[in-house]
Amino acid sequence: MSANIKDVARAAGVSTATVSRILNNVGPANEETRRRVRAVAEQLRYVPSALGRNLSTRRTDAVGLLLPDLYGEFFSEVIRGADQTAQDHHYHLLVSSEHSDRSEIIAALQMMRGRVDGLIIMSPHIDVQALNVNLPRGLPVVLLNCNIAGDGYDAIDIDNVGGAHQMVAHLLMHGHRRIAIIKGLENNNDARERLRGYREALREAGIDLDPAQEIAGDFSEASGFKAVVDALAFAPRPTAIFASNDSMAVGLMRGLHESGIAVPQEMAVAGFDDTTIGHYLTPPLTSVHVGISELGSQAVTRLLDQVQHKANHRKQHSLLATTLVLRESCGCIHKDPAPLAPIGGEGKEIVSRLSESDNHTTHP
Amino acid sequence: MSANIKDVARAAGVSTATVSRILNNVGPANEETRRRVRAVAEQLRYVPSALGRNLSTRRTDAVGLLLPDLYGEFFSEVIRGADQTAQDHHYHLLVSSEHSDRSEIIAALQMMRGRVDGLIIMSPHIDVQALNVNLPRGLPVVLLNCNIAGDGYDAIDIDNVGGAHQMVAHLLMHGHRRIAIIKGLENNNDARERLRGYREALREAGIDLDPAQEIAGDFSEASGFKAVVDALAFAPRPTAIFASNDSMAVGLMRGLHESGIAVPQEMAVAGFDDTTIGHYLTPPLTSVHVGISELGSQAVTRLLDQVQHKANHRKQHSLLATTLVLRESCGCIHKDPAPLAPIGGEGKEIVSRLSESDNHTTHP
DNA sequence: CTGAAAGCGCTTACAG
DNA sequence: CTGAAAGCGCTTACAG
Repeated sequence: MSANIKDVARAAGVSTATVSRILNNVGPANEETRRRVRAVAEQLRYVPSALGRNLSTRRTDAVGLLLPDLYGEFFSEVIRGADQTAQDHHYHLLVSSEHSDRSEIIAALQMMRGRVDGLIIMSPHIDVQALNVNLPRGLPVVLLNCNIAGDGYDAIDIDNVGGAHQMVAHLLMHGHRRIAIIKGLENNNDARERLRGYREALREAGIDLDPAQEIAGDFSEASGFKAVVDALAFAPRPTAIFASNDSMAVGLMRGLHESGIAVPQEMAVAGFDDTTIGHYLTPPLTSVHVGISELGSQAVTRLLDQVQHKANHRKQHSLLATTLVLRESCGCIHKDPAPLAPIGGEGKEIVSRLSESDNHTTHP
Repeated sequence: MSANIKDVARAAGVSTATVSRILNNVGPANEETRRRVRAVAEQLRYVPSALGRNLSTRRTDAVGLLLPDLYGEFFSEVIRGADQTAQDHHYHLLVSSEHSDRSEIIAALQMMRGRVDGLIIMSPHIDVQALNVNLPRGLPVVLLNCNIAGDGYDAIDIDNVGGAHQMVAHLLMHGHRRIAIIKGLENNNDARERLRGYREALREAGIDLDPAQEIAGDFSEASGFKAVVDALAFAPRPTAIFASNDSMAVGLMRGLHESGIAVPQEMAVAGFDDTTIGHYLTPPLTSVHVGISELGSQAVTRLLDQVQHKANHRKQHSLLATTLVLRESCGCIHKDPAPLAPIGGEGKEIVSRLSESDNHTTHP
């Protein structure tokens, strides 16, 4: 097999301590010895093994990323942002996914022991109790979109309430008064928060909430399609529909199309998530953009701060700001500019897709 | 910090060897001792650290995945397939990406030393030479879409030639005789192979190749858009255009739309990759489907075969079969069925999107 | 400037 | 059935 540090030491006529010091550029060393050791290492193609080093230093230079799933662009963007930032700090990324139930998550948590210096956890199925019990003591952790209260952990969440609020406020500002929402499932936290943002915005505008305008959905394209029936059932009809995710907006638009209702002329439509397909729909979909890679990136940054400044790291909950991406489906602009080009503004809620925000608000 | 094996041994009044044997269910053990050790371990919340175990066993139970990039669904699907299969075999996945040049790849290769039991490499920038020199001797490796000849390594590639051939043959069968292609860049291997498949199919049908029908492109949406000019320049016009990836097909369809040319009535369009957007275009895009998660999954399977049967593992190059997904843009069917539902067949090239193929052809 | 030695947390022949 | 001991490949005080 490959050479180890002893082989190098022997061949260079020095101790392994010296080899280690020289190759790690730590401590003093005679210039001649340095040269010799380097030459020998090169010649034997010696590369230090993480096995020994990790055990010896009790560090792995790796961070773990626990995801509930690996389907779709949401998770791939999280991974991308996390990997990017991890690499910038010379850390590796251990990815783990598909933990559908509690016991699988617990198993995953334990597998991480000795493999990573810190852990980013994204899971709707975990509770503080389970974390406290199963997490190796002292392992730095950042919770992503976990909807966990309490301040024992660092946490970053998507500003669902703010995003939905922003979108509905935008529709209100453009004259809409009857705005329906297609909800997600009751037990889905994102869904509940988006509904809350919708209600808040209406209330602030002095508009009475109408239960008939809150249409059931489950974040699936099919449920968006079916929502059309409900949306058109009541008179007077809503003039705008806010689908609380893009998938439902896709189904909704298909349904409206089949019902012969023109978007945005007869019905304004907006989504949430700003997934790639929104851009390719006809008409292109107005949506709430979430900087998902930013979520992964911030998580790693926060995690490494814990790892590196363990003592005086200050734990906090923060929210990832969302931005509005206006396209044709809401009828508030006239033309969708070229892909990814800025959209002209006429108010502070009008933003470009390019301006990836890295702000986050600290929760009290 | 957390308890280690010594703490458990001490508390249970046995040696660490006994603790190890009992917790790993290896070797004999007195039932009473077993119970006691288990109880103590549970009580101390002892979870063995991979640090010690890895060094001791010289295994990491992890496989590395080296990717050139992390943007888009292609890579996320590779990761998903790989992670799924790795997990099925109780292995972990170490992901590494963004290695744009040779030296970064080499650094990445070395970082893997001692961290993984095997490596899946997907990189257009690597050559056999660099691999031979920088890979730890004896480390199992699988090359993915690397376009590397020679049989020193296990390799899996996408059947670009076959996929393009299939698609063009389909268009021919439906009466098209003037079929244009939008090519990718000359230095892109996928692009070259798809062009080859296109030419083969035409030649087999006895149709003379016409350089004017081979339009320049670079796999970008913009280049597909610009290709419209060339496609319409010559008389008689082609009746079908095969964009050698989906992005270009998207630009192409936008361009045709702006030129007032109806798809598929006046021009049949087909793509390659079967990315998600194809489904949402108007009309939906006919394309060549590549089972990308399957690529990741097969790579892990092959890799673990090497890891586990080092001695008599047989290295081979194989191709991942592609399938045709027919939608409205090629004009050969009349209606796009519900998402992901099977499409009725009228020949062996007509396939459903559900029938994810796991066949692969062994290269001689 | 350099080396001998201990240690990181485990596993595994080898004795008994 | 169980334990003492060596060892995996490194790093790091501690002497000198």
